Amino acid sequence: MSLKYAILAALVSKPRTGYELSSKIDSSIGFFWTATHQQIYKELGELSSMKWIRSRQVKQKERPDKKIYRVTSAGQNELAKWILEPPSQPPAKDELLIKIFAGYLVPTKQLMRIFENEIAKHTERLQRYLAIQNEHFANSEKLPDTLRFQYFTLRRGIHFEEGWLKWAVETMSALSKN
Amino acid sequence: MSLKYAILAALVSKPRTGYELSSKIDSSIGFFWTATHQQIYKELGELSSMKWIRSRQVKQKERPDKKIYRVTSAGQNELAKWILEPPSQPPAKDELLIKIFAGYLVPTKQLMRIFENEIAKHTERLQRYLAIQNEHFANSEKLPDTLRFQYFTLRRGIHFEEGWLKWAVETMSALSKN
DNA sequence: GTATTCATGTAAAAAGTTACATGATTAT
DNA sequence: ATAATCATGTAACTTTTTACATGAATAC
Repeated sequence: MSLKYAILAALVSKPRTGYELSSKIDSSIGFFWTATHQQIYKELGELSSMKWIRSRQVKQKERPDKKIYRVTSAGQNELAKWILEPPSQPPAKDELLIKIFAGYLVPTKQLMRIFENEIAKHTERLQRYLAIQNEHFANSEKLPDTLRFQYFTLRRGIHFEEGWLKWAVETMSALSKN
Repeated sequence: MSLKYAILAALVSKPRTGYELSSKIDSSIGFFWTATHQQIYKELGELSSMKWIRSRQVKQKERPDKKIYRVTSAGQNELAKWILEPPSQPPAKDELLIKIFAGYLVPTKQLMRIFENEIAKHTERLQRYLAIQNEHFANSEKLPDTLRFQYFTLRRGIHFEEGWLKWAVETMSALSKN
């Protein structure tokens, strides 16, 4: 249900194609909602028939035609209404924690190996977020509104990764003490 | 797919009924995987027919009969094997971040109100985790193995909530400056 | 020449949520 | 009296994932 609103939120600041929404799932909206391209095209179809978004076909000579979607005023109203409804808490889904919870069933060394792998991934992600911060939000005072609010979500990502890594270091050190 | 393993991980340390798994979803496994009781009963049925778990019917006079499930050695092997496979990263699903991302569409005061509500929830959750830490993990040195690994996951929860709250305070202060 | 990027979809299967269903006991 | 707890399920629906499908252009 929220995917609709995630798409609206992404489109309201900048009209895009389904392809752009799917591929930039790693940067903007992808940080708080993930979806495959199949799901996105489907939702775009539904949002269109609800008249919450509208598309403009763009012919290209060297590339397949594309449809650029933008939010209608009805769609923007619906989004604003939804924003003020109390958010439902995100469902906890964390494979790694299941693995750690029952981690006494496997040799500690091997468990530490998968842990090290995760640390590498999270470190990389944190670096990526910090790079975005430096590039686009160097002077975080007086940004245009859309960027100001995007920055808050980026900060969430940075806090999350820093907290994750702190926990990982703590846990690794406990694991290494046999 | 992971629900199967979450259930195995919960049952391996202590045999339980479906009802207990569903209701204690708030404490042990519920921290890293949530599911409704319908889903849990369904998975218990599948795990049984796969012979990864086995149940013992217990007749009660004052209560409905119950089935206590425990993990078979085949199930334990499968769980151990799965633990050592590289974990897939958790899908990002965070309604609140969508709302903040497009938060410039609504009056800041009203956005801050839902934010305050979330802060209250997270504060409460952190208190709960800290209480568990004090009650059950006061001397975190030399714990039995099952508890030692459970403690790591609790620590994750504590780190998460602390990081979340730090971010929330930062964001609220930015929002209040106009 | 092989892989990746651009560009959009359909179809089937799996996972998860919501609604419906029952029924006794205990706490307020 | 009413709500909550114990105890287990079926059925329908929605959401998400995986597989299948096409086709040109560009980068390595």
